[in-house]
Amino acid sequence: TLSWNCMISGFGQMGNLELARDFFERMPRKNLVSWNSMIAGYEKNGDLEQAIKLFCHMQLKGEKPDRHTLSSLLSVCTELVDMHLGRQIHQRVIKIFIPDVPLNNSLVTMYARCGAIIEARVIFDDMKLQKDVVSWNAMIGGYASHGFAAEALELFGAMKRLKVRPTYITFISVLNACAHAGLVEQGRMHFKSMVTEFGIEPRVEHFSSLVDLVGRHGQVEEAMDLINSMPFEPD
RNA sequence: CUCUCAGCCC
Repeated sequence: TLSWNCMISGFGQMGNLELARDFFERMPRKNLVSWNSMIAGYEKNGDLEQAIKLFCHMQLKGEKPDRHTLSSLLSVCTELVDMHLGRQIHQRVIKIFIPDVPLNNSLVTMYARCGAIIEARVIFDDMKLQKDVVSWNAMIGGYASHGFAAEALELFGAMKRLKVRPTYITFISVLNACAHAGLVEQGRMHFKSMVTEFGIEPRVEHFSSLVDLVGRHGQVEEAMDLINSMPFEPD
């Protein structure tokens, strides 16, 4: 069963769902990991309906979803922006589990993506000291993508005060927030601090945010200089 | 053996 499961998750990650499903169907004895691997494979490759179908199917077979199952399902809800299903999964998380950080992070992401930014924040705050950098990124990204630049930047400040080290993903959201709000000066500052203070290599996403920001605010020459200074081809 | 955060277009 162990090696069958490896096959399923391996082919699932490669995107070969037909083959993964083939192994899944043929294996003599499935366990919870088999179901989880197959569901995760569908979710990762965007076959969200199949993921939900299999989730229902496993329960009919008497399998009890665990944190891996529910994590995949929350990702499905996030991608579908389906808060109705998301709430149902949330209820099952509450019923089944002792607090789990990745699962709470998924809940934050799901609610944020569905526009329920307050709900996301409640989960986030309830995590207290358990919050990790992913939790911060999820919440900051949620604010940023809904145009709440002030909240995103305030949270970013709080994060740094608590000595949580930002990642390149944090800065993608921070720069997007600045771009959204037209905060040219702050955007430049954060970009610089990303490199000098945190030693993070700027990626194409960072450059495009900053180019967008300064370019839209009349600093066309600076935008061109930025493009020319990029270590990769412009988009 | 499963694994959470940005990354379609606008």
